[in-house]
Amino acid sequence: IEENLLKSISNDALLDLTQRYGQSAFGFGAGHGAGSPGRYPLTPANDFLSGQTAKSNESGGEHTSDDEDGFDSLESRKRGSSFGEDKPGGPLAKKSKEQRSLRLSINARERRRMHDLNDALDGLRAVIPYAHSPSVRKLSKIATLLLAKNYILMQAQALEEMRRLVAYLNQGQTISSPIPTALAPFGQAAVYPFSGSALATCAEKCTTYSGTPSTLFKHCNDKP
DNA sequence: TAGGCCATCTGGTCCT
DNA sequence: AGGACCAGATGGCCTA
Repeated sequence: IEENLLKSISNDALLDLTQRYGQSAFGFGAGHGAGSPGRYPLTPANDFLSGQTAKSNESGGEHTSDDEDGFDSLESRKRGSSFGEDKPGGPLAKKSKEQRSLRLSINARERRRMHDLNDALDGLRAVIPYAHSPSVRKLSKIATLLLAKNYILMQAQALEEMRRLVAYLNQGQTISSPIPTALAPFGQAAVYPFSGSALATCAEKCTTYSGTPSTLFKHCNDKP
């Protein structure tokens, strides 16, 4: 797990989640661009999953019944619940045929709505970084939402730091002032390797930070 | 077996 | 009026 993200998770929640999802469950791996380890410190969202059960299970089978009528409800048939649409003595038994029909239509709509909601959650799971693997349990709904929130906060923070960095580089090489206070806590040497050298060119800095040409650094007009 | 998570049903409320 | 949304209730499945 990325150390930074680990630190952003409360100890209890982390213990719980790592037990359930494995050590790689929250690795912000390649492709997610959250920055290199150590560069981006803890997200402000230190409350990630704290105070929440954040348990995962999602072990239930897929309920795929989209049937218009409620009688084909897989769930209903499986459990034969007391609701028992259209069961003798059930809530619908003493209603008129029209009322029953209406109720079943409403039930079907509600089912569709919930399925849409679950599809959206699946879409969310697909884009947030955790170990996607058949051997790893799917994130629970609450864990999905909380992780997504934390991920967004981390991305926002990374973007903000990148903006500060670009602004800093834009100020030129003559700067002798201390590094921006917002970045100071992260360690001057690690974040600003050129801070002690006015000789470093902008291009040098850009190469160091970007590796490859990037639109983030296209401001640089220095010639090597 | 208890607890967590889930799908579904249901009635109420709000919106168009 | 009909549909969307919501929250409570209920019971099934799974895991520790």
